[in-house]
Amino acid sequence: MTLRETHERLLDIAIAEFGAKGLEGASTRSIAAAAGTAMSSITYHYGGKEGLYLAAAQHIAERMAEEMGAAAIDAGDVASADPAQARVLLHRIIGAFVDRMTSDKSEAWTLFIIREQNRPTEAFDRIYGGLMGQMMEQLAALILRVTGMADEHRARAVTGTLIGQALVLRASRAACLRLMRRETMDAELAATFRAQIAQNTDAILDMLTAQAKEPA
Amino acid sequence: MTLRETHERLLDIAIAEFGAKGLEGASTRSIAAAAGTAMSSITYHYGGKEGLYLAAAQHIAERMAEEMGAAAIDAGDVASADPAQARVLLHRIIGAFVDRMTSDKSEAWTLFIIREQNRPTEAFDRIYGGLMGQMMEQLAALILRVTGMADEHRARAVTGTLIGQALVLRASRAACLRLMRRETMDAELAATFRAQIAQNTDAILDMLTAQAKEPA
DNA sequence: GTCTATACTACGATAGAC
DNA sequence: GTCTATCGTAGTATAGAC
Repeated sequence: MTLRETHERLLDIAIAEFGAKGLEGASTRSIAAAAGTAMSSITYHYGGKEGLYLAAAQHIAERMAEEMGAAAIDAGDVASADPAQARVLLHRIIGAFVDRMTSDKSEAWTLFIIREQNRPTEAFDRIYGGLMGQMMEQLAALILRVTGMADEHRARAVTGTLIGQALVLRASRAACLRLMRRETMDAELAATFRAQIAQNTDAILDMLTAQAKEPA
Repeated sequence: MTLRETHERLLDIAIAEFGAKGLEGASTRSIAAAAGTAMSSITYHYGGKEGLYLAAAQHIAERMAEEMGAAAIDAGDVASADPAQARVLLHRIIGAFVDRMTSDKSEAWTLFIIREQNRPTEAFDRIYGGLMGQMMEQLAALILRVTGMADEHRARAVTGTLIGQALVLRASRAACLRLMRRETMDAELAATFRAQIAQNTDAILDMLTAQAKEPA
């Protein structure tokens, strides 16, 4: 195993452990053991538990940029898109996010991030400062483009609610599964939710578009 | 302090601690200290750490029933409601849930529950088996009533997405606040989200109603 | 750079005083 | 029923061998 692979493994395990038990709850001993290295190497490379925690946050931000970068859009494209094009771009971002929330791989990341959302530390800055913040800003800009509405503050509120439709699939997964009378989030169920969220999104965008034209 | 008050305090603190650090991460010592009692009393009354954890889940279910019981609706009312009445009832449930998600008090509960959603234990059964499951079932039934649609499975999927719009305000609060360029979830911001979610909900219900009529 | 050995603190559980 | 005392285990950090 190369040095780089060891560090990747260490960070992946750290994300899972910190996500499940929090900064205080997780143990560097078990993280190191699971990664097949000595605990003291964490002290050496990351300066201790907190350093590893921040490195884990950084790792999430970087991997998020790699994996969802394809759905991210040039700022220039957003600014120059007509309403129909903007709607396509918006659906692409939302769709990619739904895929992430229904994927099994998202569990560790999401727990880590949700914990930081409720009690943000420096780690949240590293995550939000990456792709997450950019994508939310882009969504808000796209909503303005699609609907022709002028109220930017409201477009941002809508952005939050759109994201929530997908987030619930991860943050409240067990309740969603019971509601759907399923045991697991299989591909079929994920497709059901993805289609429904796309439909809901269009309904909301149409409503906002109609409202924006009304006073004119 | 009465015995009952001590136990209430102990459970409230336990919920916060378990929510923040998980079952393994939390410490009975600090929970007992914060509640002003000896650690061994947890062993005596709850049989140990796990017993306290389950009692905390039970406590959440009971308090949830007390606080949101006013928004819960008689099953008979749901079954006999016409579309307009059903829409009013649906907005009442969603509105109460938004209020809960924007409230500061919801933080401890929500963290506890979200953790259980990702790795459900017996504790999740106690919570979902209470008001949470009932309310989700009622929402699904109301959606069928409002829209006249026949596909129950789809109505359940819509239920999940509707809940997500509000859940995001708690599960992803820090990101929502940054997106809205605010520091705290004050009453004004909460009202903004509540109004927007109500509007989105109507847009989705209208879209589903139109679709249900289309093939006829 | 990575490991072992060790110092020190905190954990959960239990036994026994009151 | 509530407390103190104590046991065994596991935590982080550090020093030093290699």
